[in-house]
Amino acid sequence: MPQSNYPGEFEQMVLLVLLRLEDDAYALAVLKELDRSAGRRVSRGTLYKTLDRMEAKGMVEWTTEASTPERGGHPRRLFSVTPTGVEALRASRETLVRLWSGLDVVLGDPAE
Amino acid sequence: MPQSNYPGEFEQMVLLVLLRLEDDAYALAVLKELDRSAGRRVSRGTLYKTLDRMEAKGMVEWTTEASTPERGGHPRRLFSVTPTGVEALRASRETLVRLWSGLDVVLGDPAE
DNA sequence: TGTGCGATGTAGACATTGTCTACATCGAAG
DNA sequence: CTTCGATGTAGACAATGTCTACATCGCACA
Repeated sequence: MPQSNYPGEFEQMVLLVLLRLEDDAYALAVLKELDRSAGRRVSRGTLYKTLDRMEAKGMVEWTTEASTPERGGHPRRLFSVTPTGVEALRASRETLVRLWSGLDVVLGDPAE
Repeated sequence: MPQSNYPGEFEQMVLLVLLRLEDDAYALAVLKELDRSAGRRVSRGTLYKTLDRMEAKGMVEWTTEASTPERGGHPRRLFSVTPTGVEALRASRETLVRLWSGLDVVLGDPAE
């Protein structure tokens, strides 16, 4: 069994953006929000690959849009974070917060 | 030049642990602290590889211990984070803090 | 006085994650 | 028809994460 399942740094950003977008989490919106709030600009291929891999790990899931995909092309996918994904984010944040504690002198105050 | 240099999730932990250990950052101590404060248990080889790669990127540097390496074996290396490394940590923390904001409802309070 | 032990460090291999470019699909506007 | 925009997929390759095996050097002590 493959244990040590820590989401990579980019995977974390994607998970967080998915949570932020709630019902609006389709690929292009994720791409935009990733750029806007994390300054991360990547290609669509990069995002899809990451999303697919996280699905395989049970961190995200999706439904193809049911309502009229009026605007042609492939039916778009609506992503969401699974409980497993949320748990991974929680654990990761907890660890980081603990590691940061006491280092404000050198790292500065994030609320600046 | 390849720019977009984001430290990976494990690299970040290592950098943070190095900062926490200050003058005591030699490999075995890092390994112990990584386990103790981040629950991360890895082999020595893993740590060295990571450290070497980060050195190549200018995030860490080291000096071989000058004072009597009384306890035999190879002279041990004393690691430290460079300003570049500190800056990377700062940027990373800033992004995460921003992405987490507003998500306490789903992620819970880290100060629990 | 040689043998094992502990604290170090190095090398090579391989799995996972990060990232891009090229290509394919399908309505609507020309 | 042809083009365009919004989508998604596939394949390749670079960067990161991780291990095991091996090498070095004092010291304890049989």
